Amino acid sequence: MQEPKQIRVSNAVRNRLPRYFRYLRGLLDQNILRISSFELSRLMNVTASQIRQDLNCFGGFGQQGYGYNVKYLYGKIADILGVNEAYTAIIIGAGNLGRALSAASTFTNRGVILKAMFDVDENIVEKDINSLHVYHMDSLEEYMNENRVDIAVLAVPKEVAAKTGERLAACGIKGIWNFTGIELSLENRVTVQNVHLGDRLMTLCYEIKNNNKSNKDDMQ
Amino acid sequence: MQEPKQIRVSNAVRNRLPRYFRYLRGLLDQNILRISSFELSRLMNVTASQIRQDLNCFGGFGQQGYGYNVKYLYGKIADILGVNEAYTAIIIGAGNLGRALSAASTFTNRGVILKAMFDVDENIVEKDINSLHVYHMDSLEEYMNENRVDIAVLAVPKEVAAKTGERLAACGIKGIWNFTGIELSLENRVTVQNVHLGDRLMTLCYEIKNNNKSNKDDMQ
DNA sequence: TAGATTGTTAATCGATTAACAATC
DNA sequence: TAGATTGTTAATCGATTAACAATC
Repeated sequence: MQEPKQIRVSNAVRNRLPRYFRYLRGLLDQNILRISSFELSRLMNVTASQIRQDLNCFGGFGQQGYGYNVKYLYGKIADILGVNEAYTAIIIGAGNLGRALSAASTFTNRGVILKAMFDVDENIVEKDINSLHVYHMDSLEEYMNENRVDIAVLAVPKEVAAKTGERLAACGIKGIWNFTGIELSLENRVTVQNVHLGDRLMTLCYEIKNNNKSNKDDMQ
Repeated sequence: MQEPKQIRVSNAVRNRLPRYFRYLRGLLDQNILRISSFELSRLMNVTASQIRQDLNCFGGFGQQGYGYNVKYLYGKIADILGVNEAYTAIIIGAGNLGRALSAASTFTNRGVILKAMFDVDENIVEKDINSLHVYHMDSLEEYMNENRVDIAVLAVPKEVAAKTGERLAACGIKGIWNFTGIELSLENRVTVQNVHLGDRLMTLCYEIKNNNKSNKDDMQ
């Protein structure tokens, strides 16, 4: 079990890490404590070679003749993905999408601490949704000043996407998880992860049209 | 302007098509009727070479010395993506996520006709949400028998994901847009597009941790 | 015709897979 | 030790970029 070396990690590898994380947790849940790259490859429907190459971007986490210790590997990948950084998040926009994200175990299961929601609707401002307080958007800057907030989930209408992104950047947010469908231009200031749900629907339609009976993951 | 030839279209190309669609519609909205691969490449932040290669998978849609007619190209890409197929969809699970997807212009803007929602909650069954009727899950098979339904959006709790996927497959659904986070095994029967929202959050955390001030699209 | 820009081939780059020596 | 399986290098495959002849 050698230690870090971390050479250039490709986008492809980065995007596969969360999937490893998911599968390893699944194994832990089943009390499987040891797995070979071959067994994992069968499970995940990829090649064993790819698994070994991917993991070795970050260090030698396995042991020759044995395979991988699931708990150890899970811990390593969790670390790499920042699960232990205790990142904090707020949700901007308490509409259906914002609520869906707040309710799900989306954050908790990944070590991200959800702190608050923001909206402009007077009917919900200052109330609680899923035991999460809803603040008025006017108090965003004040809140950000007084609390450490790493991530903002942008679930607001298209029309205010750019403006809101700008405000968040000005407050020094580190990352924006952007569901607005608008491409923000905050480069070099903020890390942005765009989720274009509509694009995935179109890919699905394309596959149906071409009769591809496939099972495609987003990101792939 | 030559016509179809359609050689092997890579996954990468497929996944970029909806982005072209979005940008071309943007140009149309601005009444820009003509664009060169070079101009479009600047706009979309890709290479002109890639644009020409991508489009030429489906035919020669441009004209030497002129560039591309935006309206014509938009129409071609819409066709390729099945926008004119009048695909119909239902949403399974009328929780926050289901409602978010039903409310948004997600479907209408892409030529998909949203027909109904399904749920098990007696409080909303037989009511309307966003002028969409909510049926009880028990009547799924009956509804599918009497109506053409191409796509099902799976927005149900994890626990019933596999079972519901199975029922949909049995009814002959063509495509499933799967938000449950569970990987369905319906291969060779149904086209499945999995959306793992949590995975994208983790990628965002990874980027933050490594201080990559990047602007990443899902799918890329 | 001269200028512009495509369609397409060839060159490069990167990612995946195969193979195997190292080693537990 | 013999067997198993990793870590890692080399070979293959595919996707992106560059270049340019074709042509509007």
